[in-house]
Amino acid sequence: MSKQRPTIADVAHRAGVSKGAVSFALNGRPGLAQATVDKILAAADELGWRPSNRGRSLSVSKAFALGLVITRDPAVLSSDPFFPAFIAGVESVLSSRGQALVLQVVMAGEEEEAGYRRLAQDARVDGVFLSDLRHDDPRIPLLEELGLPAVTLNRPDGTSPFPAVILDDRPGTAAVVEHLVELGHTRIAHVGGPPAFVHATARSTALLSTLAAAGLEPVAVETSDFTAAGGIEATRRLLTLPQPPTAIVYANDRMAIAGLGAAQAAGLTVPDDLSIAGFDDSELAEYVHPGLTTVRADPFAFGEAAARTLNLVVDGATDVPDAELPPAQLVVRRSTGAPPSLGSPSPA
Amino acid sequence: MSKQRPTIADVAHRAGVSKGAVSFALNGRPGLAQATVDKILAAADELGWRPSNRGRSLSVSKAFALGLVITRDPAVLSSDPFFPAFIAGVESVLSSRGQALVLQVVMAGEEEEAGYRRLAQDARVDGVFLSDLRHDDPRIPLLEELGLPAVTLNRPDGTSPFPAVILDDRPGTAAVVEHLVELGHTRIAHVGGPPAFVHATARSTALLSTLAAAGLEPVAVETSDFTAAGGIEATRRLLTLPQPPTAIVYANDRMAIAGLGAAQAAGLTVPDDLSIAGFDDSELAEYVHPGLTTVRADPFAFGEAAARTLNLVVDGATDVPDAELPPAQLVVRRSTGAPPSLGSPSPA
DNA sequence: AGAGCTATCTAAACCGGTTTAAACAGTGCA
DNA sequence: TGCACTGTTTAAACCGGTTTAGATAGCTCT
Repeated sequence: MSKQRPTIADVAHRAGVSKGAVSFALNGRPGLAQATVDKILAAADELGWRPSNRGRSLSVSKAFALGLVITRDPAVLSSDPFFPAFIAGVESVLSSRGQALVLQVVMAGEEEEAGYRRLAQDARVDGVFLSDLRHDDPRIPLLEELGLPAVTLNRPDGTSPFPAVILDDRPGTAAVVEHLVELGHTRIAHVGGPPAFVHATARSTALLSTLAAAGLEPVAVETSDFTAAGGIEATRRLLTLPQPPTAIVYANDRMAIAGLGAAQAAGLTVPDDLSIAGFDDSELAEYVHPGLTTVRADPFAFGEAAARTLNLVVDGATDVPDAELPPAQLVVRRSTGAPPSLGSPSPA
Repeated sequence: MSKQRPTIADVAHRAGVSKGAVSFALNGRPGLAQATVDKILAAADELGWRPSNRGRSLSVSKAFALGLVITRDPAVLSSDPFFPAFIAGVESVLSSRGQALVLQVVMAGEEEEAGYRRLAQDARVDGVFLSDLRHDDPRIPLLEELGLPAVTLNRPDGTSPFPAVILDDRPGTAAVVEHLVELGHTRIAHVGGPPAFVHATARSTALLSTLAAAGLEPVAVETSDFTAAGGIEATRRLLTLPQPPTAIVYANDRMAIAGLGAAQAAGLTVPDDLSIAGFDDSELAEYVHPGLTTVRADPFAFGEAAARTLNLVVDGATDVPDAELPPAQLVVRRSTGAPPSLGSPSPA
């Protein structure tokens, strides 16, 4: 019989007070005698009562949940090493506040918009994380229209009513280029991500401007799609150039590791014949052979900061400031070294 | 003013009927004249009304959401290629039913139990997916006690009140071993996952019994933790054996790719000196050099089947049958080949 | 003693649905 | 004409909280 969850009425009855009093006690509202509060909390404790999320949700019109929509395009993002750690960081903030994370995986295109609409219409979440920003991202006006609070992961290029949580990729990218230049490379190529993404072009332009600052021009800039398959393709194109690069900087580790495989399959030795650098410091980066020089960010901290910032917005704070995280750092491993022309006579 | 969401009362008023009638019409309950139903649905349509999840949740005591708890131990599971695809499969079923997926990432140990308790106490979900089963998994009695419906991903070893969704790893594992034996290998080693996991031991025992059926014994069986770092460690131990193996079968791709790196770092050529096989067919498997021979499952279909099965339980069906998926398949790539003793004289 | 406070607490409305019991209208039948 | 019956619809209770307006009690002050 008493297998049912106790409700606020049970607690009220047991403590000999009204439902309202219990609610006041629970939420620390003033206007109750301390003795009464103690009595109520004791009763709640004895009954093991925890307020029902559903009741609360209905009466205060909040979901006590945040949403993350991951756009799973066959070509993009399918197994990004970023998300698990990011989500763990988000979770570490949510769990202490009794919030939940609602995850939605959708295809790109129309389905994506539908995904956000559903989240908003069903009032499933109080706010969303906007990841993988695109230029003139259509989701920003969409969320504005839907009235759904959000934070953007990094800064969008257009105007945005939402605070941004920023982890600057550019210093790390610049550091990679400087590292290669110091090693003596002058023929550097780049494999970037889809230019529709803000972070893809941010990395690419950081690379180009760092090269320019060193008085260099890239041998070639390939546009790829962040996947291993794309990395292979781009690498093959670069290696068959009349004047192939002595170093390739990839916009993420997956493309870099695939590129490493492609280079080795083509008979090259890394880093003697070709230096390779990635971005992300994914788990495998350290363990492939040779270890991949890359750029390390802290997606867990990113998740924490994003959750905290989004909660400020959700809680109704106005003018929430952007949150800035320490920028990503260069991690030098064995996949980068001096260019072949310095170590041994060039075969031309 | 009219910026607010319409409620069922608005629809009722517009259609000139009672709230109850609208509810009946919406849910296709009998007892309403067809003309009335049409009138109600038209009114709902004009107002763009969608029933509030919160109201429904409260009155029918359902969350319209399913939960997935991922145990994120530093050592295990951190960036498993399985989950993104699995979640996408789950989502494809949930979205059509208007359900949401609540994701929880917790550390192993006590926090894990707390995670499930929270999900149950907060009544955030109607059921959960139980992944990465362990032997005598404590979560099964826990969920039973909590009264939270579940499905297990693969079959637990103890008794379980929950249906299982099964994707048999063993045929694929056996196929790997047979493939190596056919190539002529007799000195085969294994790097398994933590024996606490049901799927880890399932793969290991399948390997051992297939070897035995071929009249062979493993050179060595290393127990590792599914991480790249662990794969490196185990590989180093195997390679420094007095009689090192000519082939290593890993329980997942991450360990295998790391092992590949370790072997190459040790100066070995794969597959000439050492054959390597993984499990999962993760994205990079195809693109590392040499391409990794591995076993491919279909986590998307797994997710679909799991979601469908869990929904049967949640909807109150009794005696839900287990769902069985096509077993994982061997994918042969370049990382496996004839053992060195056959191709060239052994250096002993 | 009565008015005016303040501190404490309660009753009741409300959030937006579902569901049950009862009301109502119309029909067939004795 | 009255009764039973079917088909249709509604009013009201209910889910479990929060919140507002108002009741009550105790106290001070004149």
